[in-house]
Amino acid sequence: MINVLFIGNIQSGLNGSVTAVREKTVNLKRLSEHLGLSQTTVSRALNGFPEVSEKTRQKVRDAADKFNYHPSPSASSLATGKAGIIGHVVPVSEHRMINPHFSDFLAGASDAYAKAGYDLLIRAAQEDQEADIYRDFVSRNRVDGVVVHGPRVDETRIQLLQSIGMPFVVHGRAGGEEHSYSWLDVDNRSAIEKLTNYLIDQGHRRIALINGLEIMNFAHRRRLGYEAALSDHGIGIDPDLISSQDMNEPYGYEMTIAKLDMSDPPTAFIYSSVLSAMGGMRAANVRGLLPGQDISLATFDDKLSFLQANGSGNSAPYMTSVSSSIQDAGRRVGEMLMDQISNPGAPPACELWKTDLLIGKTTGRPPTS
Amino acid sequence: MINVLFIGNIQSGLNGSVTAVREKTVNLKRLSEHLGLSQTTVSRALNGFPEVSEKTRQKVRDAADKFNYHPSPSASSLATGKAGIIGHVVPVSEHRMINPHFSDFLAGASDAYAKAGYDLLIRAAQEDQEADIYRDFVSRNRVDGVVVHGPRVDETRIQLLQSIGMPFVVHGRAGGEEHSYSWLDVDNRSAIEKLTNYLIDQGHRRIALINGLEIMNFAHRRRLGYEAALSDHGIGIDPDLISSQDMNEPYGYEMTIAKLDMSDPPTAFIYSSVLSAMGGMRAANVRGLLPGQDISLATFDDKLSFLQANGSGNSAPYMTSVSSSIQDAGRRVGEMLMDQISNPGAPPACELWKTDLLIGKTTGRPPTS
DNA sequence: TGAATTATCCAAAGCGCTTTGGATTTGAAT
DNA sequence: ATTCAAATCCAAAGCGCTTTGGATAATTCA
Repeated sequence: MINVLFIGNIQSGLNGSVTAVREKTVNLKRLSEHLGLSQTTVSRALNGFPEVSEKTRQKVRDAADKFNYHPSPSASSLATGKAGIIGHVVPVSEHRMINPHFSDFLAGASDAYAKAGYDLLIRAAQEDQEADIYRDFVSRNRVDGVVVHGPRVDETRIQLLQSIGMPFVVHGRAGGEEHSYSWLDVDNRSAIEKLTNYLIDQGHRRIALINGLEIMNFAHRRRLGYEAALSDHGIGIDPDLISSQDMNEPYGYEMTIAKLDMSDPPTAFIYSSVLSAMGGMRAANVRGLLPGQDISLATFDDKLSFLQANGSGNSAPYMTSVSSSIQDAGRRVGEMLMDQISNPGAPPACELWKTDLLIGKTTGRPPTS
Repeated sequence: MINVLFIGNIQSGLNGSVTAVREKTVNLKRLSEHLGLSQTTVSRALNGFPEVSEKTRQKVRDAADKFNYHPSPSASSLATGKAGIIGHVVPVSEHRMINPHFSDFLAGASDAYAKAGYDLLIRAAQEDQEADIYRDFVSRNRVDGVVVHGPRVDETRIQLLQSIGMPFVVHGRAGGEEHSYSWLDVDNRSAIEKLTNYLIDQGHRRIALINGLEIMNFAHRRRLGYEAALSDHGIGIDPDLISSQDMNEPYGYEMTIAKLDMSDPPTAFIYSSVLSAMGGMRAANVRGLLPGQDISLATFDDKLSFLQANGSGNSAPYMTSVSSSIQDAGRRVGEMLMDQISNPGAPPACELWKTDLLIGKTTGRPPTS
């Protein structure tokens, strides 16, 4: 593999070691000169245009391979207006977005991007800068599209992106005009409703909901599902049984402990994430309560990969849960975005994913007091 | 905020909705025309060159703000050869690199990049493509530097990057020529040695090590620390007490169960990650063993953010551990890379971080049989 | 006051690619 | 043998920025 045609002097660094090799990397011009063809023809040969004969194309390809030629992204981006990059803007606020959910999503999405020849770009930003960043992205086309993470109940990014004409797919969705943009969401409402109904069927009447931040659309919908199930069974809603915060282990622990300390404690808990559910398990353990027997714990499960065994993917389904793989969601969102970019005229695509209810060992009938 | 000077026709999409607004975004040329200055002067004013008077500079800045002008990354990248991007190449192999450790690292690194005006780029790749990707990165300068993740015992990327002259910082380190490149590592060996010594001091003689994959350099070093502590106390090394695999919850669970089933089971367990340690806790729980009493569990703790409480950062130090924040490591690695890029002549920087030993509630003296 | 600086600003040449609008050659059709 | 269309290929014009090498105007110095 040769990737230089001419090698300049080797320069010595301060400490005497070789620090830089001035390489004249092979570019279109040099390659075409070497082939005795015009840049036009070489470019077209490489990009599969029909104007060039198969024989020439093959010769060009061989030479490109031999010299390990790859077109410069900045140059082709400048010429075509396409960046070959998908942007993810993540807030660096206290509400950490870069967490295990996010990384699993990325794992899926980056896979889809790689297949289509795109790179993934992450820009950390203060929350109030987000709009400017999107404007920046589009006006200088640093990226060809973006993924909107964690839509709020009161969401503004979607309108902005629509107005500046930046292709995007929302992971989740906002309220309102749901068919004016592309999104992929799990049916959060019915998922939690299903789970709540199951617990009610088991005989529970005091069910706690350890929810995510309810300014987030998904958490809001889960709350609605929870309330719907309770109402359907004529069970009143006790605000003291509900809490809403960033989902992590200590939060799950603290909330569970706090609710267990109530004078009329819940017999069952629903967690919005396995992260907080793990805290719940710890709390039960500390209190000497056996899940499934003394207390019922259920969770929304994003099938986070670090909880799955390697290879076979046989997870550890020991908790009762409604589940949907966030990694699969990431992959699909990535594909949808690729589609949208390569096919700008197409109408928005929307997917609502159902969840699987899985009965594990951590729920059961409430203890007969 | 205005970011167009001329607005073209509004075009209707297939479904009748507005799909694209043809915007003539304001570029250097237009901005300089508007100001009655040359592109040279405007560019220099914006980039802080001394050749332009303060008065002019201010006028230019005001206009740039007014029209929300940002230079095109591809154009300036083409002109300067700088991309303003840091690359992270992650393998998409069975050994998942995109996991909670990685995302915490990213959270720190992206912060450092953002402060310096850099973006973060992730490229998913087959393991055998990595070399080509680096070559591609450097020859087309898609990125200005890269972070090498998860160095192996038998590491090849470092040499490659050195030979092609791409700035990089290794998170971890390889064996051999340690002072020829920049790295940041925690002292894995002494960390696990410390932890093992503590358990031995508590009276344990059969200590299991649930390690990461030992083709990874960090896991190899941890193994060495474990063996050193045992040897120092005249304790033989039982290969059956050691296992080495990707770190996740089910793995920690399975290994713990398996070792507890031995005829001469260990009285203490050391986990290479809280991920597998959580599996260990579950296993103890399932077996009815109370950590700290019936069994001792200790872990290497990367201080993963989803295990930390929000705000105050008061984690849940219930497990005995040696710890070092991987997020801080990411931030520091990011800073080191920024330094290296802005100061190419500087000698390599190396940092070896010590870990904190934290005595939690999950260890104690071995049960007197 | 005239000469030598110094401070400001500019025209134009790239950076490496894509793409428009021809030019030339080839092959088939008459 | 001509004619015409198809197949091949190319020169040159951008894309939007930085930067070199001057030019011009404003200051300073003797």
